[in-house]
Amino acid sequence: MLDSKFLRVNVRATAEKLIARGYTLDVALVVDLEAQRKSLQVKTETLQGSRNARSKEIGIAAKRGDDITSLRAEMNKFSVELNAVKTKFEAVNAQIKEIAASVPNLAHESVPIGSDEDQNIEVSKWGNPKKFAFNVKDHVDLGEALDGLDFKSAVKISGSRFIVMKGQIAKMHRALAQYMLNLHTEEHGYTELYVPYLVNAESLFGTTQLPKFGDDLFNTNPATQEGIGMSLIPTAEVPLTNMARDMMYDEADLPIKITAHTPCFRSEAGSYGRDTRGLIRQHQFDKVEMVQFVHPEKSFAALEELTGHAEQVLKNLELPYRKVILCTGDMGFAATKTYDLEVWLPAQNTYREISSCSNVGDFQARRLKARFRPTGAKKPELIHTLNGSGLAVGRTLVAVLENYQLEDGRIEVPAVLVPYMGGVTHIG
RNA sequence: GGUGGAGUGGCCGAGUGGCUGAAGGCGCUCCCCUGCUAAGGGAGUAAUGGGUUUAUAGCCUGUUCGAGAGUUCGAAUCUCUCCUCCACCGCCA
Repeated sequence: MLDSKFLRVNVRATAEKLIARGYTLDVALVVDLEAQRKSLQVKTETLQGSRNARSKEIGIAAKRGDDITSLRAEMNKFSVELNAVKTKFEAVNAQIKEIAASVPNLAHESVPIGSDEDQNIEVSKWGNPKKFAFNVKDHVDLGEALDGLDFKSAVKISGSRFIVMKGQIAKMHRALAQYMLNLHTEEHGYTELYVPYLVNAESLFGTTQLPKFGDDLFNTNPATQEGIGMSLIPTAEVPLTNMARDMMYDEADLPIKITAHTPCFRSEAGSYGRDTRGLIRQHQFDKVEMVQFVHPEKSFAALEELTGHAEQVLKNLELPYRKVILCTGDMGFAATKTYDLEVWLPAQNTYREISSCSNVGDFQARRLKARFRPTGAKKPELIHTLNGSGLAVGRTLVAVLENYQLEDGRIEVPAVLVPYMGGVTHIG
């Protein structure tokens, strides 16, 4: 959520910037609502003020023992007038809030302008895609041949976009998550958290999945008039970032760096036909997520650091990747700046997203009321939040299978994973 | 699931219809004193919205005592619903 005052004062300028984000702000509507809001608010508050003052007088009169029946009758009529104005004011205000909650964050000046992923800019490349002396197989063929990926059983048990893993492949999947978590906690300074996989609507609003992206979620209960039931997390960003909700940190507490390994659940509504083969796009997948709460002046430096932490996983696994800065049109709703890491997939002969690292600025913090008190200072300030995948575990498994495949169909185990695989160096 | 108790400012904790945005304490900030330190004395210290404004300065004003609804001229205080926590009972990985 953008600062409402900022939005109001800079409607036109903001609307222009939002075009780059693919969002059309109805300036005329906002200006009109704003004018209504102002006059209704002043009127309401003036009436409330005089009600308060006169109620006080009644109290004094009553204490004196005066007869207050006529005063009360008069105030009764007054309340009717006040409530009428107040109701109008609240209606206008609700409309404004609804618009404000649907406006995406503004992009940082360093973010390239563009409409879609074709205008993302490659920042760097690491590693060289291996040359294979044989025809490479994709992870589906490899996994099925090794009896490690069982799509048929998953369809039977749940449906499409689910997976059953078996044996050494299931173990490697587990090993990858363990390795990532250990790397971030032991080398990168993150504290490991175990968090709920079901979250309430407040949390989803705080991290901006609600109100706009409810369709992407799996809900435990159908919508009711009282609100919606709990939802399965689409990413650990939700529980992790909501740790900061309603918090008042000391400046010395920052930065706070937390990480968690969780499954993620996404309905993938609207992605019919895309990535239907294999593990790339699943309703349920594991991810190790990194989240940082930082001083507002340090968030862009923190983004570089956090992205580096995700990159380190790929480097240690010796998986070639490239780093891309997302253009304004391809960024997520809440981000000010996002780097995607894309891993090389030989079977697809291309790079595919495996991590997304964003500086959210104060956009979530404003909704979360996540603040800190600058040392020696008076006013609390909003913290900045960042999040990034480090990494998507399922896609990492895909990358390992495809990049480490041998001509005979076996899979070499990346060196750093061997200890996590009980010393096993090859699968198959 | 049952019964009982409780949710107040950065923290602890008073407060059962008006003079309470909220005593007291802790913490924090500034000043004084003590030749460092420890201890002591004084003052200040909630958040947030709006109006005015070059201003997150000042001034005016609204709101907020778990959340929401209600009663009332007036609610931290009364009523209802919900949430959370604590205790005991029941059940259970």
